[in-house]
Amino acid sequence: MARRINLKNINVARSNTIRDINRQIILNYVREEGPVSRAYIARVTDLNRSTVSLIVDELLAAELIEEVEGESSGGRPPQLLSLKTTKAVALGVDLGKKMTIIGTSDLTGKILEMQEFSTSPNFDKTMSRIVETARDYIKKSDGSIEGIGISLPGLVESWKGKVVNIPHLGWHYPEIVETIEKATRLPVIVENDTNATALAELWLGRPEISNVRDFVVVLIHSGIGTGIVFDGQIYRGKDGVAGEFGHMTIGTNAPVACAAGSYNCWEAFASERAALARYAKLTGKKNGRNQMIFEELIKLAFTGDKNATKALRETAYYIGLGISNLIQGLSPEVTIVAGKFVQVWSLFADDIIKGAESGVCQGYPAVKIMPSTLGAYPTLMGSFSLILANKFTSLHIN
Amino acid sequence: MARRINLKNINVARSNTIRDINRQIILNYVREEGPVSRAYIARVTDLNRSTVSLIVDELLAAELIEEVEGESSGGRPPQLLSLKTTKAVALGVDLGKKMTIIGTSDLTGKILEMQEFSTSPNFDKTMSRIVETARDYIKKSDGSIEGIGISLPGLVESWKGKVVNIPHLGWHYPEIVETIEKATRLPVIVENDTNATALAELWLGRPEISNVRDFVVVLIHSGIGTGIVFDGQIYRGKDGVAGEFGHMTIGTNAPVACAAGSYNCWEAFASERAALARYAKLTGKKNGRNQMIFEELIKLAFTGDKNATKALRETAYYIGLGISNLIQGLSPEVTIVAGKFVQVWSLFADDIIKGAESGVCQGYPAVKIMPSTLGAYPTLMGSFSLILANKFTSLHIN
DNA sequence: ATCCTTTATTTCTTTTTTAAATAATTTTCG
DNA sequence: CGAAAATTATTTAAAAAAGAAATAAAGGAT
Repeated sequence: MARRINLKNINVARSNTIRDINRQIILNYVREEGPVSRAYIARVTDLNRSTVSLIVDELLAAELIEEVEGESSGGRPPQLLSLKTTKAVALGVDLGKKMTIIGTSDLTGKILEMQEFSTSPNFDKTMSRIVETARDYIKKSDGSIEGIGISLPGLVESWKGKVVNIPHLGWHYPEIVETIEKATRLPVIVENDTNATALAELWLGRPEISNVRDFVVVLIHSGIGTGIVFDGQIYRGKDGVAGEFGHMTIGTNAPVACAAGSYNCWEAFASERAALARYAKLTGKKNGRNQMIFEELIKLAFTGDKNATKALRETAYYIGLGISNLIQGLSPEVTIVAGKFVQVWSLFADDIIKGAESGVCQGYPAVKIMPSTLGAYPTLMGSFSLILANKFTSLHIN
Repeated sequence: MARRINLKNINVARSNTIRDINRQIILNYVREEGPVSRAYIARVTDLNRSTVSLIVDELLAAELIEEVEGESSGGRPPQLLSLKTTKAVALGVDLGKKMTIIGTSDLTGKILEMQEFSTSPNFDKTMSRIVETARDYIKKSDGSIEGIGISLPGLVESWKGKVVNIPHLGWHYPEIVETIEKATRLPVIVENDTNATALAELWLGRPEISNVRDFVVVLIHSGIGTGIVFDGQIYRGKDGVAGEFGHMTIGTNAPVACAAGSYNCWEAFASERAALARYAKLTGKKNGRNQMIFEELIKLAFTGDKNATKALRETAYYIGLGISNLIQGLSPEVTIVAGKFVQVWSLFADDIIKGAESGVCQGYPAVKIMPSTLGAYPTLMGSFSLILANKFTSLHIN
């Protein structure tokens, strides 16, 4: 219902506002339902056919969409319209704790090219590597890349373009945006990795998710991050701190300590580190546990290794238990699990559901949990969506 | 940032859309900053003075605003504009577990008239009493009342105009909206009491709250309800079930059972019933505890009664502890406490803060808790705001 | 071969903002 | 004390965009 408008942020409608709104709506119809004809758009929007034609001409001139031949259904054959997919428009950087991935995508979020390298804790080294790779792609793209999206595991004031800190790398107020903007002369948008993943699910996920307005993304990695989407928009809260549900208390005597040192937090029970710690305990390898990485645990589980299966099964249960708390408080239409854990979804989905249902008190809301629909690089997709979402929501052309 | 638009709900911009948007903006400037002159509005909105004059004429003709004489500041004296406050526009019903309050308000949410009677569990009896009183007010108002807002303690699908149930009265799918709409021939909007209170804080609260976009309302009564406002809008979640944080687990061995029978829920620790149970235990009156009502406990606390003070102090601590969970997960700009407990705010505010700070793990987000700014009838104000908010957000006139 | 359907464009009208000129009324300053 | 400057509001004519209707294009149905 009624949304209270913010008089400080809002702009009055000018004579071009009508056109801006309708252009945005038509572009989004092409994006979501394309390929479609002008006549179809006029029918569903109830805009005049002449208006649709004029706006389509603008979008064609701006090279956002392109024409394809269509089949006649008993009349003049339509010229179908779809998003222009031939050129790279977004450059994405997935700055991870261990690996950094850089790639380009077209307007639809399809990955065109990508490469990765290990992240160095040395800020200058990592920056120059990113800048170098970005420049290569920008040169190759021949001016079609319009911006750079960066997702990273840390606290971000994205509306200011400021990174506050990246605990794992020990970077406090690193000038990432400034450095890359200066070196590439392109606009840069940063976002927390979990929020970026949520944004990617919203804009680039399969229809059953991107048509949902309210959902929660739970990103399982060495910690746990939560991204909340309310009414088709990322929820950040004051100072961008919202979504620290990873630190909520769900029990005692967790297998590892969370980042803040507590043995009661959700992430101490249900992160990759928790699973690895459980496996180490089961096999008695107390000292060598740092040497194993999560990918190896996954492989072992697929070979039927009993200890690996048990460690992951227990972790899955706690993932679900934490999700039950989110479901009770926020009643999301769906909860999405992302991260490497998705690779073992077929083995442990039931355990996650079981954990979630055991935690829901009154029987409602219903539990609906799905794995991420984004494939192998959700966080990179997130960095693309930072740029792409802008194209589809900013009202004016250029 | 980017909000993904919902193609199913959105309407394209017509030639009258510009006018609709600008009319809404101007009306909201008058509401929030009035009395103001046409020239001032033109300056701050950057609309042309002639445009502002035309729109103001429309608003005057619709009797939404009125002119007042202004002081000259070195030129032609301005004709100041403010909301028309002479006539009743909204009829509000606060259907409570024990008492029902009906009243009328002007455009600013000021209570003009009101009366109350005890709520009967007999549906027909309560309905006919409400209808009778409403008809009186409607007749007296001479056609100026434009709608009826109803707030009630139960599960509501407000976007459908359906009440699902009111557990305390044992009403399942009561046809409240249908009955009252048919009897009065006015549009009726229902909402859950907590959400209505949140809406009232947003639209009718003091500026320090109504200018905040993200906040949480905690309504303490015989249970605990939570209302979430996100980006100036009530958040409902799937099926309107969001905000059942009252049932989150925060400990064991609560003094009473919650509505679902659990002794672990927040509302079992921090509701009015919890405070009364603590007092009963302290005074040893195990059997007679039902005879005391919360107002009496408040009175005793103000006379300095030790047991009453102790019972309320402990309850206050647990109110704060539960709020700490909300703060960590949602990072609201402010958390507002409403309900009768606000009457003892001066005595126990520190205990609430103490409870909240003890629960916040990492030191952020900062704890900011305030009592409701709505005075004695927050829920009734909520029912007014259901109608008023519509006037200020619906784009078209009549 | 003709008519009908579907798609797209062109032309002209209506709505609404905007710019510029005009009018009204009061303070300021010489 | 009176003219100039300042502030507020209205009137008139213009530019931008949607909408309605006519026109054009191209294929299928009979």
